Amino acid sequence: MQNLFTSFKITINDKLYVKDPETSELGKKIIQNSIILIDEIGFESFTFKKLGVKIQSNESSIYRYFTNKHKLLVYLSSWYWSWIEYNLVFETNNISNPVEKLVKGIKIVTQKIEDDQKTPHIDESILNRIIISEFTKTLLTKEVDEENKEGFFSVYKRVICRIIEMIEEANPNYPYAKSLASSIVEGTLHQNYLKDHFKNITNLSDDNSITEFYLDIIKKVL
Amino acid sequence: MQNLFTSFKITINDKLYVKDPETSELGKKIIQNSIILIDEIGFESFTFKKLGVKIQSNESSIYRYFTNKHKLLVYLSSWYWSWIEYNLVFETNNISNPVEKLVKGIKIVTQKIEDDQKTPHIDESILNRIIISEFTKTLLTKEVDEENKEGFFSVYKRVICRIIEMIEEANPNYPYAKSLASSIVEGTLHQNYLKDHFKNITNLSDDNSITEFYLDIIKKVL
DNA sequence: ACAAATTGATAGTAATACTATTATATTTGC
DNA sequence: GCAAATATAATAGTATTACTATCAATTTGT
Repeated sequence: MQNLFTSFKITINDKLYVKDPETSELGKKIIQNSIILIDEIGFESFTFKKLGVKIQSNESSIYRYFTNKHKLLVYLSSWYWSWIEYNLVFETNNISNPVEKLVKGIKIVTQKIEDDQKTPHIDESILNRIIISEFTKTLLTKEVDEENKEGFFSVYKRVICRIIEMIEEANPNYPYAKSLASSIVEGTLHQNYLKDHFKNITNLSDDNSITEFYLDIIKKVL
Repeated sequence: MQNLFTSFKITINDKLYVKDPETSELGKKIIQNSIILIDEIGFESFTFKKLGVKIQSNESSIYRYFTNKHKLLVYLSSWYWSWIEYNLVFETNNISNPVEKLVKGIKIVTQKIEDDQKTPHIDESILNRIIISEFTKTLLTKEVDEENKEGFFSVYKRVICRIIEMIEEANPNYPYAKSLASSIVEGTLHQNYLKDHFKNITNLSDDNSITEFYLDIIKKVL
């Protein structure tokens, strides 16, 4: 599973789009501004018509890239998890000690996200905000099973599988490696949401404490 | 905070409805069948018009009980968490040993839900399914902060606060009681969803293993 | 029995989530 | 440099959703 990088290229399931947005200026504008607009008004209020106004383009042109806003969001999510996966692999690759490697891995998936200058049209810190508020909704639909079969969530699952491998290498006897890994990835999103909207049911406030919470669990549980 | 029971009465924030559905036959039919219909077709496809057809009543009559489907879902969620809270308090009330009490509490919020015969018009096992698939969506909106101020989520928060108290009594020195409690409650919903749709990123399959997963964490972390 | 409250039926509105068609740019291939 | 291909824009149209308003019919409380 160690065959990423050399060239940093994010690849996304081509069933998610009609025309690849990376191949044109309008496509990139759609991606860049959909992130901003979803962050501003929320996914429920977001429409292709409003996006068209924002990018001074036409609703019908956006439909040539994405069949609906759900697939756009799954596209953006895949992009996000692909970027996380890249960081995860890149930063843990040279670590031989399993525990050390796991600690680094947990840090990558739980730490605060800053904009990556290498990706000019995507602001990862805004994208992270919409992932926190909107990603779970892409899974919680009546169409999950079909979409899962089509590979819509494979990047997300791959990120979790890499954490699972790290847990298993750190402690092969722990019986809940899968659930622990998926709990950490999903739980990070949830705790981030709580710290902004439900402060009295989380202890986490500053940027590092989510990482510390999970490192403490890992240390004691494994 | 120990002022529940004697009479098992579920109370729900009156800002969630226009007319209290518990006060009429039509109201109870709305509650009973909305649970069934949301479970069948999912919250996104659910409309008051379709519910009207199902209960052989009129769309406009349903609007006299709830202003929109979001509030109906928040109402159903409050009902669910209120029922969980009742069980939590009832089952842990006579336990004096803090660790034992916490273990019982964790069992209540993580165990499989069966229909409670005491509530004739509500099937808790179906309600639990829609909570697993739909509850998180009630929180993840642009209106959270206002709705939170109005008390829409107070029962949910109260359940978590009771778990927090139990954790604190079991180990007053653990620094993440709040995050641990909210992680367990939300994580239970998430792991339940994974076991039905993403089997390879969870270890949990049978009915008790979610409880075991969390009891193992509690035992080692505290 | 009769007024009040509840429910049902119908109609109507604005917005959403598209599809289809045609026109107008823009790019590219030779 | 120009025709052909492709991409984008503009417009119109449809079915559905999420309501609101009105009025008639039915149920209920005293």
